[in-house]
Amino acid sequence: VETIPWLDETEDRAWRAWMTMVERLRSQIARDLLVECGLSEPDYLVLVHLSEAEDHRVRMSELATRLNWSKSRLSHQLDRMQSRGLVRRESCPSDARGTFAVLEAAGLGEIERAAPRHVLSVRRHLIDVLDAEQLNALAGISDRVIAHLSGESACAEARRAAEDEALAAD
Amino acid sequence: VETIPWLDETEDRAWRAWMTMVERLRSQIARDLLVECGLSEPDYLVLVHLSEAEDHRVRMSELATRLNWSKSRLSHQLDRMQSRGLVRRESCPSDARGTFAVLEAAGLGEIERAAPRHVLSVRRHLIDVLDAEQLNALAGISDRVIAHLSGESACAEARRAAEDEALAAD
DNA sequence: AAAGATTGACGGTTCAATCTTG
DNA sequence: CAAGATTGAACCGTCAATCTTT
Repeated sequence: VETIPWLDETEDRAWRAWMTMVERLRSQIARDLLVECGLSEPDYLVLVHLSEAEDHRVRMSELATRLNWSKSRLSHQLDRMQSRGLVRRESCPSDARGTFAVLEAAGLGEIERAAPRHVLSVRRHLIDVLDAEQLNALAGISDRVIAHLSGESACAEARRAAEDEALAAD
Repeated sequence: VETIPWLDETEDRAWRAWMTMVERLRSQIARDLLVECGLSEPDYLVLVHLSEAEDHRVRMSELATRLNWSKSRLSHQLDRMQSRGLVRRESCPSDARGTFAVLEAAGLGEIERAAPRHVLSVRRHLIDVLDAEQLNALAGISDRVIAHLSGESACAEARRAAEDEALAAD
């Protein structure tokens, strides 16, 4: 009845600890940002990208790609930010289908005020908590997982088939 | 103008990689669970806790604590799961304020079907991607960050004050 | 007053459907 | 038909307010 590879004690411990860390760390940093700066994580990310862009403007499609977001998600997010005066939309002259997301002066002010506070939050809760070796290990682990996720879509079907067999045999 | 401790290259790299890893890994595992089993992450967590509990029932308050969720979040989640027949509520005889979350037969079936598939997903995207040393490092890093987050609420005010000074001096 | 729990409103995210332009 | 983008519905999570019982 053990055709399924359950997690052993070490694996389970690592998985649970990771889950807990992610949940607690993300919510803490998000709360800091919201309380201190009145910005959500998505708000912050959009503002960072626009503030670093040429002319403070990026095509919606391009911005969605850079953020690794769906077009729909970005469109909704921009609706909210536009209604608060942080960004605006402008049509693209060279392609009538296209739209630019453009940073407003208010948005620039917000991100300049928020950035140092956000860095402090990240430092306080994560960076300064780890030693140099752990920081390095974290980068290595993250890179490997990301690379695997990026590469595996190619052979996903074969893997699914193999797993279904394993499940059926149980 | 450098009173703010910006991230150096190594720190920035670790931070960005971690962010990307978390976003991609969580969404992938959540998508697997939803597509293969029709359960969201929160659904899964609630079902796991109830299926492991004595009599398949846990007090709302206790369950919220174990999941590290707000009472409100749990209440909303139970509304949704109850409407799908996965769980039910029962009042507590010994304390008229109390409510039990109780696993329904349908919920037990769902979690038994989902668990092995979910383990495979976690294994495929994370556990099997890392070597033993990395797995160990991940657990260590997570434990340290969690411990720091748990302990820091005590002295949060003092730290905030120091940071505000640093920001003001900039 | 404090503990247990719920509610409603709002912002955030996904999915499928849609619309327009290339 | 593809690509760029938006929309609406449904679900998720947080916050503040509320209600009841201890």
